[in-house]
Amino acid sequence: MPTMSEDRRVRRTRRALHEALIELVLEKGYERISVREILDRADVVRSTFYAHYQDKDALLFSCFEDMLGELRAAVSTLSPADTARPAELLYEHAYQHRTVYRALCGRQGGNLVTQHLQRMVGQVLTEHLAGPLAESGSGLPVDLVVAHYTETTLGLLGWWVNHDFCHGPAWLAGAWQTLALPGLRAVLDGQFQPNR
Amino acid sequence: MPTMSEDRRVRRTRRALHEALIELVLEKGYERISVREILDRADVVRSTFYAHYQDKDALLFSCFEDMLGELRAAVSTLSPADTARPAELLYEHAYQHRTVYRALCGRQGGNLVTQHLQRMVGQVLTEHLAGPLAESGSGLPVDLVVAHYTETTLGLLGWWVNHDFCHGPAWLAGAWQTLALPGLRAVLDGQFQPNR
DNA sequence: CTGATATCGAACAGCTTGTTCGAGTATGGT
DNA sequence: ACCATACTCGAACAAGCTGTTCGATATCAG
Repeated sequence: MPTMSEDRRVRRTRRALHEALIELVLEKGYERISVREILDRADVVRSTFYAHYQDKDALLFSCFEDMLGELRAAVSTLSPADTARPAELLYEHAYQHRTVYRALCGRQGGNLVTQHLQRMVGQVLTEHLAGPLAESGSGLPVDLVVAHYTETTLGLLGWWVNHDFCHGPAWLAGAWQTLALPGLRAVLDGQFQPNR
Repeated sequence: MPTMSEDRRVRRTRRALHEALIELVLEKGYERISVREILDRADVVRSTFYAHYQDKDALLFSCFEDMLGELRAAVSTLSPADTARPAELLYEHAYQHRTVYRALCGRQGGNLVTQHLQRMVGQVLTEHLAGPLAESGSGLPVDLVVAHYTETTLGLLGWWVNHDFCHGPAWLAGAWQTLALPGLRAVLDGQFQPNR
């Protein structure tokens, strides 16, 4: 009765589906994939698929939920003081899981992943930035700054992914510090003056 | 034989389809709309639709092609010197066409529009930035900087749209100058030093 | 070995997308 | 005012996809 160990078959099925999905995303883009194609490639039958996932989307999410947990844990242990560290962590994480990120965050990845990542990163960052931002007395709303931070960070990530991870994570972090950090510094120092 | 004036009927059809599409995007998001719904709402028949447009996507593009031309013309007359002006122009343009931008660039807008806008803005900006950037001697690739510029600018636009255009275009341009401009200044002054 | 459980395979209804074609009708040019 | 043109309509079509159901079959954990 206790500690039910997981059936080998379901693991096999999950693996096959995940791999098939990632392959197909790289080949033709997420939006243009049909469930039938995934099933054919993974050698899994319709009914089995719908016993596990509600959707094509559900499969996509489950596809990087594991990794996401990893990243989430790493970021949540950071001190709110270091503004640049979350971005660095993200880039290192992406570099370690290149294959998946290539499919999910690349040109072919579709809206869903971007939005998902953005929500998640945004959530974590809100805590980091809310305090310092309130003190700074800048007129900018917190969520605007957070949105800007995440979009900037994920934007550079997207470029990197689409250029096949040339240059290593440290280089990208350097670019981030040049392009993105100054703006954040400016707003955290309260240098914003509304024109109206 | 010369100067064939356009049939009223096709204009009526186009208008109806455009309006129906925008309404539906605002209600349920572009991805979840079916052609049938658009046709029902616009009181247009299947065969007529496919006589005009190849796709749901084609309709979407045609939906803001007119406005896009306007913007493109305005931006292309700018002097490459002023880094901040293109963003300002974009925000003013968006403010004038709030309804359409709300549908196209908002949460509900779908990938296509974002990518389209990004390509277009990116194309224009490449010319503006290529020269100054080459002189600056920064190690950063032009297309990375351009991508960053467009994503930043469109990102703020997205936030604005999703917050129902609170604050007027000048305010948003101010936020842009605080958040986005410093990074661009930094890279144009050659302050990037690759860590590896 | 045995009972529990996951997969298979096939069939199903309901919805899509694009295409075709002829018959009716509004339109613009003269 | 008229007529040829060009557009819309309506209906029907094939082909594809999604999500569900169910009994038979196989594989698994203990």
